[in-house]
Amino acid sequence: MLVLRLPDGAERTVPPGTLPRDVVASIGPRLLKAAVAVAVDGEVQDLGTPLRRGGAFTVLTDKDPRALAVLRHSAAHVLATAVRRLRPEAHIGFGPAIDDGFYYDFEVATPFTPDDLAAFEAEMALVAQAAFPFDRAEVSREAALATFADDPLKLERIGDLGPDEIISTYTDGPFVDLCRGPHVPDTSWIRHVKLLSTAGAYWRGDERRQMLQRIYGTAFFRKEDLDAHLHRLEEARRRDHRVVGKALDLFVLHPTAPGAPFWTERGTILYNTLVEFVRDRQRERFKEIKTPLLYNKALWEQSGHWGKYRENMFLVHNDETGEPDTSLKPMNCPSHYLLYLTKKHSYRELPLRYVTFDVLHRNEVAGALSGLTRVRQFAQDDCHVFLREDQIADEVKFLMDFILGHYRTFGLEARLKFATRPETRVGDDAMWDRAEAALKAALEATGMAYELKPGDGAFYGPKIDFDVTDSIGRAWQLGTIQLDYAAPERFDLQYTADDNTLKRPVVIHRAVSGSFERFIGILIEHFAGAFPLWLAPEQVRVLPLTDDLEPAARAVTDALVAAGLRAHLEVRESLNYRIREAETMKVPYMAVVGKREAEAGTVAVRVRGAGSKQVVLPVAEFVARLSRERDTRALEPLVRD
RNA sequence: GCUGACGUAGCUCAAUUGGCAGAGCACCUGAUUUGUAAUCAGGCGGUUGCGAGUUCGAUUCUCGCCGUCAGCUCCA
Repeated sequence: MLVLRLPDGAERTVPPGTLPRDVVASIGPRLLKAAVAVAVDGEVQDLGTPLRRGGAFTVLTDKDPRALAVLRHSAAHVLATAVRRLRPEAHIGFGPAIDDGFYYDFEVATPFTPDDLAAFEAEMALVAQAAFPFDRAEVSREAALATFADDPLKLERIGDLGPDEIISTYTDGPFVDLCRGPHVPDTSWIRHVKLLSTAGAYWRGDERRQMLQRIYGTAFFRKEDLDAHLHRLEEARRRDHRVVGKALDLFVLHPTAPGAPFWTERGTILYNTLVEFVRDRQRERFKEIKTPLLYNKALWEQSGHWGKYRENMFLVHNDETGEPDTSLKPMNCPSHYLLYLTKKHSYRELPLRYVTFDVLHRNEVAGALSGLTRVRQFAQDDCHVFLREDQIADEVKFLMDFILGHYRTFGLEARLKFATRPETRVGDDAMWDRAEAALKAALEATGMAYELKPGDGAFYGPKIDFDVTDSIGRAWQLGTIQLDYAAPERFDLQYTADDNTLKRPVVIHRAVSGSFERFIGILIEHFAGAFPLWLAPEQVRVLPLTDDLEPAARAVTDALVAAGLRAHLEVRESLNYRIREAETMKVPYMAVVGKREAEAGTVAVRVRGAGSKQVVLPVAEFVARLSRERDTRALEPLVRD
């Protein structure tokens, strides 16, 4: 007999093979109606799968996030049901639930069109209306092979299943799928669905295999949730840095230099402001250096890039031999090692932190390029620390504080991931034990939660990655702290220890913003283009009411500029026109100078996004407040009514 | 790289079945002197991404190239 413990502490004893549906019904008919699936000791199964074991028994209703995944998986089946009705010749691949919805892969002779999607969506509504139950069946391998005799992809999957695995199928109306489940009780649950896009996807993600047609969609229990999700997608499009970057005249991509942004004068101010911010923070305990962009292949052979990373490097061919013998640098590390090697180092210098803002080039495949987030030319706020092994814990703590402080400045929340030793790696276990312990100690000293990623470390050492979540909840990997035991060996890096022997340092690779290009892309979306004052390319637009007030307005502009603020005078067109333009360009402040202000030595300040509420301030007060707002890198305006 | 969609004025978009390529904004000129999100009028602006082909005729149909966008196992 199986013992099921209900959340209220009650227990039910049932024979093995009992259907969860019957247990739920015995608790209450209303609950049965609301039940999507159940969880036994945390394992989700559907209402129609016989119970095999007892344990904590939870009924999942539409409020449980695990139920949403079940719904979406079922929605994928409903999609396949619809596709099979309209395109019977389509072979079915996989159709899982994913983070924001689901997809299903089909093998078809001709790709789907947007019109097809609309037709599939309409057909899905009919399938939902029919309320086909999802019938689970556990079948023999032979039966499964017979059922899917016409679906080669499914046959391949069956072939991969181990001899002891249960093979199950789910049937909804006319459609049978090889599937582990679980599913919602019937197709009538799938009412709030949207098919979003279609694209090619390699069978099992393998570019050597055939390309299938994937349909992405999303599904929710309630219409409001679907609408809210679609609204979020809309919002993300509105904030898209490629759209905003063009509207605010920050950067341009030209077809003749794919993956290499042109920065306009406004974008360059933004870019340089960020670089200066990092440079300021690194003035004290770091050493900024500049190294060449172009290197003989001997360096890349020594670093291992020539063998492992060559496809991603921009190679320069020798005129005489026609062979590549030089490359633009894709990373800074080797050049930092070269500089380190140009003289002897004492243990007293360590930790020695080289930082660089040099330009890097990586030949990303054409299909991977995207706006500022995936480029071929970029600069990192890159740092390589040379240190003694016993300094690792303190150093990692120091670097973590540095990185987290950077994100805090922008109001970005970071999530930490700790990646430990992978299968293939250099160094012995004792070394990895020490390195992982040091990273872990530093992590725990922060008191922040972190996610453990076992086996995800680099081959040369464990690492901490910093994922930043932007204002609409998307995660981006930016910063990293990576221990490296391999490079010092490969480059024979040494320092003289206090006992006058030569010892090998450890290297730490550190990045904070990732690349400035991508970081700016993220900031554009994070702030939706409305940058805080210190970052805004144009900080104040001064608007005289009429032409005769231009001298007075010019004096205000001069006062702002004298305080180092980026202020511009704008005299053309009507006041309304100029205000609209400044709002559209997301200029943080507008300073209107009318007759009253000119006589009183004040300005009428309009704050970006605050509408017509204005604050009248003496010019000196306005300058002082803005200077403070800039110097403190405030995220919110200091001028308010 | 692969699959699909797309590429028209600086920007956002139109253009019946293949028949003289348009609009708004921006820009320029003039008038207007304005109190918080577009004053009015006129003007400039295009070898329709590039190159071939089919056709009397191509933005439209075909092919190649370049670029952009979406996606390319969060495992039946």
